Order: sequence, then structure tokens, then C-alpha cells
Amino acid sequence: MLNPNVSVDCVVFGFDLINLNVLLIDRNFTKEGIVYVDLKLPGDLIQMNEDMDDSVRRILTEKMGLSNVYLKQFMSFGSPGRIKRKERDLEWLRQIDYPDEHIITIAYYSLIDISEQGSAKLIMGDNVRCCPVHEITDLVMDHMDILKSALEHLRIDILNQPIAFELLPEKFTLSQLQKLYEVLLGKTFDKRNFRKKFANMKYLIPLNEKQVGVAHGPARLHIFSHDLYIKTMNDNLANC
Amino acid sequence: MLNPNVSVDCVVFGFDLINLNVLLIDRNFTKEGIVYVDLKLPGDLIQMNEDMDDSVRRILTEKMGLSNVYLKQFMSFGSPGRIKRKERDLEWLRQIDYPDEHIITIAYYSLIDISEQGSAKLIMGDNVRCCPVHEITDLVMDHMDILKSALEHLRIDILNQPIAFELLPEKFTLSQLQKLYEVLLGKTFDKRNFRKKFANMKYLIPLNEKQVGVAHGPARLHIFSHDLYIKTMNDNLANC
DNA sequence: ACAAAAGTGTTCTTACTACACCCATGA
DNA sequence: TCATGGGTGTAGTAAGAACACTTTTGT
Repeated sequence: MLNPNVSVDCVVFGFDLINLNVLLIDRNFTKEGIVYVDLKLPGDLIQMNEDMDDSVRRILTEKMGLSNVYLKQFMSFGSPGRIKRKERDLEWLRQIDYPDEHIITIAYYSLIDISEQGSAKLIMGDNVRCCPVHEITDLVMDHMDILKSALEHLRIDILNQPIAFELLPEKFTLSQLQKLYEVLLGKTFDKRNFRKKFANMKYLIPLNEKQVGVAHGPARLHIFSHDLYIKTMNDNLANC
Repeated sequence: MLNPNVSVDCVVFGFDLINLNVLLIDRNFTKEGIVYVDLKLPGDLIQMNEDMDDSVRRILTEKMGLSNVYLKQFMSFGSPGRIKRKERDLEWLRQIDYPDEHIITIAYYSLIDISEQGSAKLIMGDNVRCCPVHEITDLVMDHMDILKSALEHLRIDILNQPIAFELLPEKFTLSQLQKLYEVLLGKTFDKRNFRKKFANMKYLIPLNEKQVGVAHGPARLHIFSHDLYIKTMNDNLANC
């Protein structure tokens, strides 16, 4: 049984080592024989007595085959007109029998690895698209506002929390990490200073493994250790 | 008409220049002639088609006479059992005819000035209490979780956003500001270093006014300029 | 051989830390 | 005159910014 007043929506970010991408779902709306395809974020009404985190995980699994992803609730949106600002949205809601009520949505963002190694677990259904974030100009209802807000939160969070690694392959190079920061924050960093900074982080472990099959000197691979991160944080705390 | 599935709750923080306080409301529950008084955060179901921010402002005005306060939405809480964990809560909900549904709450914190100058606007009804945060050990339903989460968010936010001033009188001394940071973060700061740091902030304007009636050298008063803050931030942004 | 990215050190500037004494006021 | 908090400077350390060349691989 659905809760008619509460939904969740999730901005799923992925980094293909070039662009920051967002996974979107086609919303097909037929009117007078014409099919309109708009794009929306994955999301839906939650079920009664369902925890919101569980709801998001369920929806991401159902619609995109995702499981065990990083999830962060960042904001809720509840202005009264939020889902009915555009005529086509209104008609679509009628077509699918959405309850005609005030719906509050709890917005999440999710970080996934869409590089070749990681994308195995991602089932890209026919109606799922992976779009570079800078090419997304229009989404259904207030989903564009939600996307912009997600990006703002992600930009702040990536500077303060060890979440960049969620967007990268398990084994990654420092240049890939730097590129991610550059794309996300929209600026460039000095290579030597960047590497110096991350070299101080003991939870970033350099491996005795190198890239293969690249047309230049192969880079050393690194992994992120969550355990060492926790330990480092506790040590820092103790020194206060 | 109420939305049976969505509520708002607000942690109202106030600083009396000694302790960080939270405004709480008595919840009187009568059973078999015995009156139990528990404490709760101000909050209620929102109305249908009411924006959540508006809802919080309405509730704070109705219950505490507060208006024009700083508000920040920081988290929502929606685990299924969140309002029914304690027997007395369950019975109370029945007594007041709460809809027996899954209720998601959108949590806010608010910052107010409860010093002598500022408290004029605060109407402390019979059932409103101002409690030092360290003395609060038990609240109704999951309100203790909400309070703890609010505190965590406030501690982070005060380091990154100019919100300390919302808790202080319009004109304040640097020692009051320092005391606020110390109480909130639970540690002490070196007086000279603290003042040096804040002296660099051009949006903190020293006045040619001093405290009166204090039993020691009177301190210079300062005000926070929001306009200058915005300008400073824009300037910093331009230099990137 | 060439294109493409990997990897590496030094100097300078800026922000943070630690630390102690005299002064102004009200009681 | 005493108790209380106001107000101030310096030296050392750590973190961030600017900056250029050699090496390794695939094509």
C-alpha cells in the first residue's frame, strides 16, 4: 500500500573518467497519438511503513539493477505546486492515477562506479539513460531543482567526506581522482600539489600494480581503505 | 486539513551567554488520574498544500510567539516505528486522535537570541521550557534522536556558515562569540588566536560602543553585516 | 620518432599554534 | 584594593600555491 503523500527521488551520479553523469529514466507520455519523451529521476511514492532509505534502495534495484550503493539523503522538497507546474506533468499524473494530493519528496543522491569494471552490476534497461550532467537542461516536474541541489551538496560533501572513491573503480590512478575533482568542482588543480595532498592521506593505499594497455607511461593504482579512514579520523580526534 | 503522513519538528536553540539551550514543550498525558509531563520538540502535522518551511514558522509563532527566525531543514526521519517506541507515546497519540499512519517528519533547527535584549519577542507560554542542552536526557518519541542530529549539524554548520550571530544579541562582544563556539564545540580556544581569526573577517564590524555596567573593563561591541558577508564571499569566489 | 600522460622538489606565502602580562571597571 | 574579564604581539610550525622537466609506454 502506497503512502499517498511521501515520495523519494534519487540523483544517481556516475563518473566515466571524463564527465560526471546522471542516470535518468524516460517518461513516456502519449497524448492524441503523439509520444512525448521526458526525462525524470528515479523515484516513486514510498510504501506505508517503509523506511525511506529502504524505499530508495528498492527503487534503484527495480529500475536500474543497482544494489549496495552509496546513498545520501540531502534535502526534502515540499512546495505545494512542485509536481504540477507544467501542463504535461499534470496530465501524466492523471494518466498513471497518481493520488491527487500534496506530495513531499525526500531527495537522495547516490554515487556509483560506471567505469568498465564497475558497470557490470548496472542493468541499463531500455528506458534508462546515462547523461552528462552539463547536457541536462530540462527534467520532469521539479526534478531539475532537485538535481541542482544534489550537485551543490555533492560539491560540498566531496571536500569533506571520503566519497570520491564511490565514483571510481576500486583500483584507480591519482590522475583519475584528480580529474574527478576537477570535473565536479569545475576547476583545475596543480598535479604536484594535488598528489602531495593525497599522499598525506594514509587511507589511500598505493598498490604495486600498474595500468596496462595505455599509450603512455602506466600509472600506479591505488585503493581506498575505509577501515584506515576510520582509524585515521579517530586518531585525529584523540589529538584535540 | 492536515496531511496525515507528514509532520515537521523544530529544535529551537538559544544561547544565554552561558549554556546552549533548547526550547521544549510540555506534553501532559493523563492516565488513571495521574498526570505525566514529558517534553517534546515543537512540531505537528503539516497542513495539506502547506510548504514545510511555512509550517514550521506557523508552529513556532503559535506555540512560542517566534517570528523571523533563522530556520534550517537538516534531515528527515521516517523509520516506521519512530513515534511508537514507548508505551506512553502510543497512548498519547490515541488520546489526541492522531491519524494511525506512518508519519515522516521533516526536522529543522532554528537559532534565536534569548539574551535579555532579544527575548522580548519570545512568548514563553506556561508549557514552554528553555532547557540547557546538556540537561536534556529524555524526550518524547524519537525527539532525542532528532535533537542529537540537530546538534551534530549545528556543530558542522557553525564552522562553515555565518550563523553564530543568530544566537547572539545584535551587538555582541568577542568574548561572547568565543564562549558560544566553546560551548557548542565543547572545547576551549586561545583568546588571542580566536580574536585574530575573527579580526580578518571584514563583515564583523567593531563599533565605537562598549558594554556598560560590567564589573571589569568594558568590552567593545561588534555587529555582523550580512551584506558585507555576501560581498566578501563573492570577492573570494572571483579570486579563484 | 612522436604523442600522451606519469612522476617528481623547491621556494614562497599564508594560516595556525603556543604562550603572559597589563588595564579598566564595579563592588 | 580586589576580583573579573578586556585587550594585546611574537616566534615557530604546518599547510597551501606556484612552477618545469624527464620518463615510460603504444602507435
